[in-house]
Amino acid sequence: MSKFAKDLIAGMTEAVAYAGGEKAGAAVHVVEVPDVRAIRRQLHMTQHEFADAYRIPLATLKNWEQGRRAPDAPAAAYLQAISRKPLVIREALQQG
Amino acid sequence: MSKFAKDLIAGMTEAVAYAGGEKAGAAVHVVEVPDVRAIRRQLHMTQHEFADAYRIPLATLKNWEQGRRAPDAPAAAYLQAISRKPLVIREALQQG
DNA sequence: GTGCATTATACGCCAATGGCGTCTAAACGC
DNA sequence: GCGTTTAGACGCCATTGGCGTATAATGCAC
Repeated sequence: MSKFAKDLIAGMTEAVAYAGGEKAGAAVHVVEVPDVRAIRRQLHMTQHEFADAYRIPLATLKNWEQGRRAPDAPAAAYLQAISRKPLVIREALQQG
Repeated sequence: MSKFAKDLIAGMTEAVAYAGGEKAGAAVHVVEVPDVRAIRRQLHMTQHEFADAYRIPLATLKNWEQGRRAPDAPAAAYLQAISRKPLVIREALQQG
């Protein structure tokens, strides 16, 4: 079975338990996969510009946008931070 | 040969060329691997707290701090952003 | 001191990812 | 038309992340 399938089952199991009132240990953590392309286009940047600005390898960014690969948890968090505070993060990366 | 070994050799080769005065093309690009533990301790957080706050899997954080794995480029950028703007990024992740 | 929980190190295993390459195809200006 | 830029698609493979277990420290109560 694929990991994705296992995650789905785990998530559903938790959701069912939650709906059933078994709150104990039923932390439903849906890992939001951000829409990388939407974030990038909001900033009016090409893939190349975006990749350079936030130090994401261009090939990796392409894979994410094409759906061939999914950003892992910290990358997803990073992207969410970028979408919310693009300027602050660019500044943080640019200095030293 | 491991990638790490190759990187070491490449970096040393560049450093030697630089020290020898061959500046042309000898852009010494040491991919700054941030000191994850130092960043975390500056914020007075345990591995668990830090991992939860910034959505880094605990096992991954442990591997980084132990030197068994190195954060990839976007993860390194993310960590640098965290070290410079910890509060802003936590807020960006907490909403939605 | 003893016991216990928390925190952290260390390492094995394996699917999934990132990095790199090539090829194709739109979109744009010339 | 033609060339450049941008982006989609896919193969290959070393490296990573995720998960588990075992082992030390550390801290704190009793």
